[in-house]
Amino acid sequence: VDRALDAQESAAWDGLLRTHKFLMQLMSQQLEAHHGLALNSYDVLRHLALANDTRLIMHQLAERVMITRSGLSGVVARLESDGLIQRDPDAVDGRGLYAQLTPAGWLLLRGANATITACIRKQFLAPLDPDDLAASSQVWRKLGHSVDVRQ
Amino acid sequence: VDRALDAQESAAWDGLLRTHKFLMQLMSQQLEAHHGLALNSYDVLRHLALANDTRLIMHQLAERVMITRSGLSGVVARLESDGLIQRDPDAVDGRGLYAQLTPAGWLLLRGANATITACIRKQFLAPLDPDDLAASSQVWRKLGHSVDVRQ
DNA sequence: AAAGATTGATCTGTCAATCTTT
DNA sequence: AAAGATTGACAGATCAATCTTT
Repeated sequence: VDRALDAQESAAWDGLLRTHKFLMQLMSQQLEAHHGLALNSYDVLRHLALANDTRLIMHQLAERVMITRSGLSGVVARLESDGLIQRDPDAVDGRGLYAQLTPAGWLLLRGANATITACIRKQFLAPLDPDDLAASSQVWRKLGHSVDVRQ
Repeated sequence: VDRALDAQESAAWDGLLRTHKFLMQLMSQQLEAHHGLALNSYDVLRHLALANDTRLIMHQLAERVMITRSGLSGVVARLESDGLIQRDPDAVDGRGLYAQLTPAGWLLLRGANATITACIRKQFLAPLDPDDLAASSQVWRKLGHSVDVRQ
């Protein structure tokens, strides 16, 4: 079926696009201004901190951040030269490289988390009531793009 | 308040991020493969087609597509050299430039719309029931980032 | 050969500075 | 001076090709 979207459908879809773009731009600006950190770099630090071991093989990290492996190589190289991340070869499989936060990385992430959390609360969560949140979660669950957390 | 997000809050937020990224990547690939068109270029064509006059001053167009004016200059220049858009000076205010679709632009947009609509229906609308759609729309409305349609 | 990771080429966007018209 | 638009330098991402280890 390829007939045009009706008003309801269009609203549901367009809202996703606009809300996402607005919030990403705002967060980007705030992260850059307060911490000198790009949004995707923040996401890399965040996923490392959330990982079981607080470390991840590069391609696992790429999958969670949802950028390509080669893209991640560049991001991590910059973060490493900034002293926020270190890379160590996998002792078991010599092809793999573990990325993990340095102490400086943990420190910066703490501050960045505060900035981002405040932003999410103010711009996204505050206007919504618990029913809205539950409905949203249900929608995302039905769409089924949640990350696979197995390691 | 800057305490960490709870599970419900986190699910509502993270789902937005993941769903958006997944769908954007899919649409990007399909548009590129079937029509040789980048996603943001498609969005430019689409907003021109939707505009009252089927034409817009550059900065109005930039606002709707949600990219910077300078970014838009590049996109439109490429689209113009591809023969999909033409730019004409505003007869009233010589500073302004109207962008509008060429016949080739209309034709390409028709095909691209079919691709994108099919993608939205299959990946986004199909798994959701009318209540989900209504709830989503309500969420976006409360967040209030909808475009200002006044011309 | 296959898998992990990186590099180089290219594309697309932002930012700061500039040009033109009002 | 202010507003509209563009340009040039640069940041960040993808893709194809390459290098290393298994």
